Amino acid sequence: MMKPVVRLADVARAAGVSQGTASNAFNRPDIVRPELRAKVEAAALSLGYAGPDPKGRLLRAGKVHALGVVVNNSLGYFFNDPFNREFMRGVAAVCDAEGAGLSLIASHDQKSAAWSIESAVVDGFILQCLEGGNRLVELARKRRLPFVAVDLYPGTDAGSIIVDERGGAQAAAEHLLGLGHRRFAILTLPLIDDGRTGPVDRSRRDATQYNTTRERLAGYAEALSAAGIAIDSVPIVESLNDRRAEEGARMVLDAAPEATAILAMSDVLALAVLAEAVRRGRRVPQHLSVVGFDDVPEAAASRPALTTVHQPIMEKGRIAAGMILSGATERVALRTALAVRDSTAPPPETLRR
Amino acid sequence: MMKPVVRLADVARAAGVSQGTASNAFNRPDIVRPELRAKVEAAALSLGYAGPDPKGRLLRAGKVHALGVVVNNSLGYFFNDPFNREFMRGVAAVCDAEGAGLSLIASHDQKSAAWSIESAVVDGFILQCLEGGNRLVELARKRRLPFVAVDLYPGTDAGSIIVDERGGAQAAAEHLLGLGHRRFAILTLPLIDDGRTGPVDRSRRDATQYNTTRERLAGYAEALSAAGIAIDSVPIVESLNDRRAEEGARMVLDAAPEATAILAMSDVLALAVLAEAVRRGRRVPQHLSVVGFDDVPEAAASRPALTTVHQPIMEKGRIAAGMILSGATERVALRTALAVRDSTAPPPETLRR
DNA sequence: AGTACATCTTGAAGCGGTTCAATCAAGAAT
DNA sequence: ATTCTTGATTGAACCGCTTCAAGATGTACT
Repeated sequence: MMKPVVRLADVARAAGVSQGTASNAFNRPDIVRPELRAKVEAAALSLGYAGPDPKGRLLRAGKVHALGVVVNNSLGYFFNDPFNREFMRGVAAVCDAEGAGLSLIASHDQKSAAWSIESAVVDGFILQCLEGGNRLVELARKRRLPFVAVDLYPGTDAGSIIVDERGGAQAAAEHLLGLGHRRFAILTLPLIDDGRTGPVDRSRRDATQYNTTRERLAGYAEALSAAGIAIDSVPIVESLNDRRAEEGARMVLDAAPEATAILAMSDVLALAVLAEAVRRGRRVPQHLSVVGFDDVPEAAASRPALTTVHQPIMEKGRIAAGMILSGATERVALRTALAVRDSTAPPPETLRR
Repeated sequence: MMKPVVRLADVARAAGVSQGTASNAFNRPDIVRPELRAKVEAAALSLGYAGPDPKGRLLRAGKVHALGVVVNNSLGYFFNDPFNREFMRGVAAVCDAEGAGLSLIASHDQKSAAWSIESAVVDGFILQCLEGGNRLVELARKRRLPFVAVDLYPGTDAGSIIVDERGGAQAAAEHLLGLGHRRFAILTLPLIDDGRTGPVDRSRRDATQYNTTRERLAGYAEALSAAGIAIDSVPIVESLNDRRAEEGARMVLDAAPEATAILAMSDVLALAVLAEAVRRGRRVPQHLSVVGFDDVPEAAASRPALTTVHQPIMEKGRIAAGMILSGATERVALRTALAVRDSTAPPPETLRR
């Protein structure tokens, strides 16, 4: 027994109407005489017709009414990161509102990424988390669909959403300087996509291939050097931004035991430092100040509440999705702002200067 | 200047070959003479052809090679729930491995859900988090695509994955009874989809429309009544399972101040109870025992580590995705197992019996 | 009765590809 | 020199649906 897939044409025939009318019966029921419509519906029912197949509609309509989010981590990691979650909330909000679909396109290995991007049935892409020279941008561009890059400026033919990373980082460092800190350590996001972690030397620092990391580092460096502290004298430790942030926290506290302030390049890292500090019996902010970056929801909820650089994460998602669905490709720049909470305070008297 | 969309036919014409050959040049490069292939590629390049459009391919191929996950919360909430994240990791792992796409279908309001399900371009659906009589199952069924329901048995024409909820709940209660507890309170997931929270009376308890909730409650009740404790004598408090779990935790501790053990119907709820207990200065497990349900990653990481009912969340995702992609529609039942950790202990001497 | 106007319905042309049977050219075998 | 193979290319038929110009049917008005 074969599976006899029922098509619109079959229904039309069974109902004794033309295919055009049958189509209308489903899509614009109001313009077809009730009597005929009933016949069509009856035929559909008795044949077990599943309704117009989107595949056919799609081809005809041109528009898919769906967007793809390309994530370069595996999806598991992607959703463990609160930043991504928040971002996706923004994207999802727009999709919901517009009734648009949402496809996730994982790209952990380059080959599958290519295939996925080439064959995704979407109206456009949002590219998240990209290294500087990533081929994903090339692939997306080749597809000739609108795409927007987040935290990266891929050129004038695409949309992009960036925030003032440098200014935010600067503000974070200035805040700590203003409190009187002079002994810093930096816990940085990956500089290079080779999985290495730990202390960073100058050559590696200069080789950063991630836009976000580079800018934030530059912001820290500017503020510190304006206060007479050379970035080369500051211990910098590189860490992954998932569960393994714990390890990064341990390493940075080991590498700079005398630091009174930690500049963490993400809230995930900062929260890990907070946890590690507790483990070591160093009180925050009395013994140690910590400032994060991003202002994910968890930052305000932690104890102590995390001082961090706020950026409009969900807003970014909303804007990105909006751009794709509207077909626009502008370049949007957003501000960051320091959110001072309870994880920062002046350094202990004895350690000042 | 119109946008002259380049089609395969245009490329073929420009290259002076048939459309069939042009198609092969892209999809089966090996069977076309290198010389011709080069011509096609050159033509494509100069015309700015984006490569075969998946929309066309789709129609021809029949298979979409993508699956849809229908979530009934808004996506924002969906991904805030660690259970869903874990589940999606399983789904994503399979999609990655098979090179299949993954579409998210939000269904927060019934009308948009209908439209989304009817017009999603996928090979099948995974239905998550469904109330008993939900129309989503009907919609999915109507679409005549394979679908699998998670934590629900929708009938023999569809796949389903269920776990031994009742047995797990029973084990949780028995564990506490075995430790000597006699004064319980239950913090339950929603019983009815009306947003109400707080103390639950008997009639509401019997009206549960959620399969999972019903089963777990039944498991608790069985174990307790076997020990001579009537379920009607146990305070039951209903709570939402997102951020508002905090409120539920407060309510249950208020409603049953003398309870020595809390049966929480999810880890999210249990973790909220842990946090609230800290706030009230009640030590866990010395003063209060708490057992959760699900065993999300956070459960093992909390302090104290949460005693909970383990269920193979990621595995469920993997199986669900596998079933869709392979077109199977079996019924899979999985086991639960109690994971005893540090949030449970015998009740304080003074309060025993 | 004749004309004008609505209201439906029909038939056919795509939408952008893939595939398959048939054709063709060229070298191998007889 | 003729027949067989083999391998590459072509042409046309779909895939399932929407849309649109043109035709048909019926109603209202003069």
